[in-house]
Amino acid sequence: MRLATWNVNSIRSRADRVVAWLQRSDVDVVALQETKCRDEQFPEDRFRELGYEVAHVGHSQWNGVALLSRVGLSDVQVGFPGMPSWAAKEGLDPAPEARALGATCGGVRVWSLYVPNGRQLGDPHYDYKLAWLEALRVAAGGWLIDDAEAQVALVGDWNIAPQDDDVWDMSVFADSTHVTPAEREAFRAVVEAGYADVVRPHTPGPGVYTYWDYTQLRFPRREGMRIDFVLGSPALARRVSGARIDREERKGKGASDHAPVIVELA
DNA sequence: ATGGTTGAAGGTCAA
Repeated sequence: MRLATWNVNSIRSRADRVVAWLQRSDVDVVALQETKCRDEQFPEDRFRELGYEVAHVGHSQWNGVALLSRVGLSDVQVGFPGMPSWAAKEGLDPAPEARALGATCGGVRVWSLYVPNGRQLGDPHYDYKLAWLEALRVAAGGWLIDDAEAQVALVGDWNIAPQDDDVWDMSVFADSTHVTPAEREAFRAVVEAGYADVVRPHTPGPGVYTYWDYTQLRFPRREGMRIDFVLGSPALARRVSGARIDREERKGKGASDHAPVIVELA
């Protein structure tokens, strides 16, 4: 089984490219992030035509996560238990954001995750990011306490560069999010809860990234960040026979700023 | 020039 994750940065502007990518990549399951549309706007027919079942959650032009699967798609769950909401204003009902979608695909519990960006240090969104990650650790850790042999994949855009090697130049990130000790600790806590980065052993660095900013000629200059991850439970990690980052897909006109990440399961 | 690009409910915000 071939499993992928990809922050597409708008599914409507990228649909042709995603279709073409699916046709040449032969993936069974793909988790998408930043679909940037409401459910009724999601071009699901494009993917059903290719044999994929589709689940999506999106409330607005922001966020939005989806799962496409041609090996079954059942028990769809919007958000994980305890997922924090973004409270736009104190006293108002907090708005649940479209950042997590779970489903069972080919026997694997797959979660498409779009971790909050955090914006700037000191911004309320930074605290929200840390709280969101801690809640994810509690929920996902609990799944393995319930069943140590569960096959779980936590995949998506984590908006964290866990190691210095995961950005092209640490000096550029002084006073920036994505690399702070607190964010790295939050990521490490998920790993310690039993979820391993199953891609890195197959794509060693340095200089290996999944995201390149559109500005500053970051991609041709090879100035990127490794922020998209497939974290696997022990039972899932044992099945991983290979992984790659599809850097080719970042090339050319109309590319997302993120590359797809693909894992091969035996 | 404190910039650069992209996408969306765009005439601004988020990434």
